[in-house]
This record gives sequence, C-alpha cells and structure tokens, in this order.
Amino acid sequence: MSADRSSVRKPAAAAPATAELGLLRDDLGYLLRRAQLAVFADFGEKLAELQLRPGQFAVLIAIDHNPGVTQSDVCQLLGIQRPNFVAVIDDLEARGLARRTSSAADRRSNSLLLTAAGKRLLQRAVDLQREHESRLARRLGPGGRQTLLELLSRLANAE
Amino acid sequence: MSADRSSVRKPAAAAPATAELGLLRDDLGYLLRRAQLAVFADFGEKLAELQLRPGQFAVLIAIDHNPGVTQSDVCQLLGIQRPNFVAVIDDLEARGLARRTSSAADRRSNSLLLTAAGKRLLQRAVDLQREHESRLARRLGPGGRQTLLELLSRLANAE
DNA sequence: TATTGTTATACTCTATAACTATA
DNA sequence: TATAGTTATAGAGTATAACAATA
Repeated sequence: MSADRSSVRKPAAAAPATAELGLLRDDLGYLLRRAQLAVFADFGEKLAELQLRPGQFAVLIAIDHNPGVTQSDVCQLLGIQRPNFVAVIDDLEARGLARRTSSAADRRSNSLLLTAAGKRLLQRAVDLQREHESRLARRLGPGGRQTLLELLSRLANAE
Repeated sequence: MSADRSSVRKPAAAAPATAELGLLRDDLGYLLRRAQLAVFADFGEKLAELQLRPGQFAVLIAIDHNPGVTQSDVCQLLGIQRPNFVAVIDDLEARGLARRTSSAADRRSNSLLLTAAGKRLLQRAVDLQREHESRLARRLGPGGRQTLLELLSRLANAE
C-alpha cells in the first residue's frame, strides 16, 4: 500500500527501527488533531494558575465582547450544544466570574454578563494567552501565524 | 423565516445584531479546534460507509505501514495512551480487520498485522480519504494545503 | 527492577431526546 | 406552534494507578 513517488527507498528491514507515519504525514485531519492537542496542552500549562480551560476562556471572551448575549447566542457563536453549555455557565457563575439575568424583553432567555472579578480574571487570562500565542508564533516562523490563521479560517468556516 | 404578520419584525435590542468573536478571531487554539471539528466531520461523512473514525483509520495506516509493530509502538507513534489502545485494537480485531500475535522474540508484546479484509478495507478508506483531502485542498487554494501541512507539523512536533 | 498488555476508573467533550416556561 | 433553558443520558476521547506475565 506504499506508493512513494520519486524517492528511492532503502530496502525495508525486517522491522523498522522506528515506526513511521506513512500516509499520515500528509493527512490534514491527523496533523490538525496533533497540533490542536499540542496547542491546548501549552495553553493549559500557561493558564494553569487561573484554572481556565480553552473552552471556558472562549466563553468569557464571547460574553465580554458581547455583553448581554443569551446562552443560545454564545452556543451559536462558539459551536457549543445548548445542553452542554449549562454546566459551563453554571461553573463560571459559581466561581463568581459571570452571571445570568433573566431577560426583561423575553423572559425565556438569560442575559449574560461578566462580573468585576470575571473581567479581572479575563484581563490576566488574555495577557497569558498573548504570551502563549507568541510562543506559538515563534515556532511558526515569520508570517507563519497569520498564514495559519487564514488557512484555518477557511476550513473552520466551511459548511 | 420572515414575519409577515400584523406586527413588524422585532429590531435588534441593545445587544449587537450578531455576536462577534472578538479576540478569538485571531486565536490559534480556537481556530485549530474549529477547523479540526469541521475536518473530522467531513471525514466522518466521507467514510461513513466503512464505519471508520479518524482514530481507527490512523491505527490501520500505522499497522499497514509498519507490519509487526507492537501495541506500544503504535501508541508511541500516534500519541495514544496504552490503556486506551486496548479497546481500539479489540474492536478492529473483532471486526476481522487486524490481528494480534504473541511475539516470539518477546512474549510480553503483541505483533500487529492487518488481515486481508483489513487491507481491502484500508484500500477503500485511503481512496475516500484522498477525495476528502482534495475537497479540503480546494477550500485552501493553490499551495494552501502544503503550507498548512508544514505549519501544522511545526506545532504538532513541538514539545 | 522494568516493560507489555491489561483492567478499572474518572473526567472532559460532544450529541440527542424530552421536559418547562415562556412566547 | 416554536424557542430558551434545562435535565438526563450516552458515547467518544483522554488520563492515571495498579496488576499479571515476562524480560
């Protein structure tokens, strides 16, 4: 099943000293997964002091940037299933970082806001996240980060 | 979708008409996650007929490309925890796609191989995966795929 | 002692159906 | 009837401790 073009392969030994990825070296899905895990791990280290995971960070950013949004709005924006969001916002509220207010206009929905403590924590988180992004940018070389953001956006915004 | 009743459509309230991503638009971790989910979803559609998830596909490729590898070898290669691999290989073996043979050299370890059925299924899977990659390449524009592979490798191989 | 495969376990993330209260 | 938030639940994916067989 190996069809390497244009490369003279040494005769395969009985058992390769080290296992090889084969086709996976050029598999976007595979590399995307590995890269995402590596990046999330780095993010986790960097923001360990705040006990903030990437998903929670995204929710805080979304609320901060769109004060008064409903839970459904945030779910739509971040691609979270509405039932799964309940535990997330429960936790942020229990930690005193965000709060729900029953919307006056439509009493079915909750209006979301950050508390003062939430804003302070987010400020610190954004600083740490910037350092994290810088570390990644260094690995990607000049222009690499912007190019990568552009390419990822094309995949993420596909439908 | 349009409200053609007696009352006009409610105008957007204080909140922005559409919520915005803010800082997340330039967040590598966030975009990596969204892109990976989109790509895995496309992969899932494409390979639905084979009932093969990305992880299983990766394992089949790894065994095919490194016949006789041990479970630990595959785990090391793909970044899978050894305990988690047991259920994966159990399933592939139960489906008649791979098999474990107790290694003669070191009887602690299992030697992994694809069955004839496993090779046939993988052949088909690789064909479908190529179509999947082509679809992604089209979205990424000329040169985009190679550039993305290169950038992702830098992140994935970080430590 | 160290390693391979394994069991047990737990926590996160994701997905769906169905309920309630409002609209 | 439809929507927002919720509950319950289930399935993947991932992580660690510990044990038996083997080295």
